[in-house]
Amino acid sequence: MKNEKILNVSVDCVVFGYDVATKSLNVLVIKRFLESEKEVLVDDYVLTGYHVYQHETLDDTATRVLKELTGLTNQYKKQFKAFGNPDRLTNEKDLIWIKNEEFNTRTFTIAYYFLLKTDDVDLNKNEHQAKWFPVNNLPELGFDHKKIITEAYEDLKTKCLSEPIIFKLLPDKFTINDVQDLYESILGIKIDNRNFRRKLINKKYIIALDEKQVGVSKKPAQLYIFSKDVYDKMFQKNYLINI
Amino acid sequence: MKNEKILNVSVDCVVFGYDVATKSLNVLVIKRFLESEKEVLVDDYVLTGYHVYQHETLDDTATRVLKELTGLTNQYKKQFKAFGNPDRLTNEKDLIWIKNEEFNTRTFTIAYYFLLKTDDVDLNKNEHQAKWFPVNNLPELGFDHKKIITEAYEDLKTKCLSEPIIFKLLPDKFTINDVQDLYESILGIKIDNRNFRRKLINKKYIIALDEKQVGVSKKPAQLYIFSKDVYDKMFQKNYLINI
DNA sequence: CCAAAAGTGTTTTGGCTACACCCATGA
DNA sequence: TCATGGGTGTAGCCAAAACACTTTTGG
Repeated sequence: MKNEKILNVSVDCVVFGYDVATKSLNVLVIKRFLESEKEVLVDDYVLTGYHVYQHETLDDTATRVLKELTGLTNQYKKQFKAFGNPDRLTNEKDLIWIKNEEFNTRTFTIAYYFLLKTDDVDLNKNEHQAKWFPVNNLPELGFDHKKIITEAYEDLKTKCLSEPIIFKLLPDKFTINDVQDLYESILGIKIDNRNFRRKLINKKYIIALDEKQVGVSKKPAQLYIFSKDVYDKMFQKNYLINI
Repeated sequence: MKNEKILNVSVDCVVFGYDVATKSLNVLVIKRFLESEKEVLVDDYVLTGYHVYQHETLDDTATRVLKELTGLTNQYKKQFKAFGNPDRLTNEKDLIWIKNEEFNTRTFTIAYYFLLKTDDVDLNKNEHQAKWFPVNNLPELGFDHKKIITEAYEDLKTKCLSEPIIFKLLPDKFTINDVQDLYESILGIKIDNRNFRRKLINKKYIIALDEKQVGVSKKPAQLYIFSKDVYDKMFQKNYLINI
């Protein structure tokens, strides 16, 4: 009774991970596979999600789903939109799939996205056949999950311009070029290295360490950390009207 | 069957209206009143909202709710957040109220806000005892509706800085000072009139009419319109990283 | 010594800020 | 003619943009 599922309300999670080595912003999805005796009925990918339990907050559902998928807790998360149109689970494969699951075709989903490091997730421990795909090269996705990912990505693009959430995708110690590469990946733009570098180094909350990269085959770069404390202290809303 | 309600999912609408005369950003709420033979049990205000119908999109639910309340259609609307924590309808008055209504205490609500002109709404035609309150001086509100309004307002404050949604709150023909007053109301700040005026007048999509205010008791001001066409044509995303 | 990526300065430009007085109008 | 709100100009400052070469390192 305590863990009774609410059958028509779920939380779906768009898990963004950044791979510093390949400079790729990825999304974590799981396999959806079903076959009959004669043929493969469903073979694609979906976001992870789960029904909300009767006595659980929406945030807690999202946290639970992420933990179940990756083992991770305390990652950055944001509820960004609810999806609940009557036709959202009604293409052919979705209907076949739903027959085998206990949920309503009219299911509402509250969508969250998470930001973390691709490397923090050990896919081998996972039962879901989870897999990373570059956000710009997604596989065939079930339900309306392509749309959900697209909207999450749009929100991320906007939000990373005005809040320092980008550092959630990077290791604690990073180089200035790591940050630039990540912005370029997310936004799909080229940034001038000299201007970007100057801009970042001048921020008091981007702190140079007494440390350089190790194990790189070329000139090792200066490492920096982001200080949330300093950021929070000096943060003040600016009301620049930019219409 | 067609119009079967989904009992645990609703849409709530935060209706923002701006009153040019009083320079007040208002929220439209309806009376919630219940009495027993001996006493008043519930006497406060709530947002308008309604269950989602089985065959209806979320956007359509919001549109329907607004129309039912104000008679208006085609107003700017935005889905901004879902609320569904288990305790959101569980204070004493809410429980009394719910007994008389057919909905679940674990109800999820997808919250929208609308932007329109206070003057466009004729409250006399309304059966709900609807009333405008300044967003900074709200009455006692039932359920978690205070929180919903606060979050809608925060979203509006952010969004009006980067998109020309402010004009949805103004009459088609407005003065520069109207726009300034509105920004000052929404953001709670003072703006330099000369700088603001110059900035607006230089925008190609703020078009001066061959027309001035009439019926004002002082020097009549120049009227302008906002051209969405021009705005859309010249709009280009700028990727200014401002962290 | 070579390949590769790290790191560095200057100039121009445009937008934001600060600031105080005159003007046009209707009553 | 007066009270009220409408409307106007300039100078300083700062942040962004444009732009190409030198340095450091490991192999």
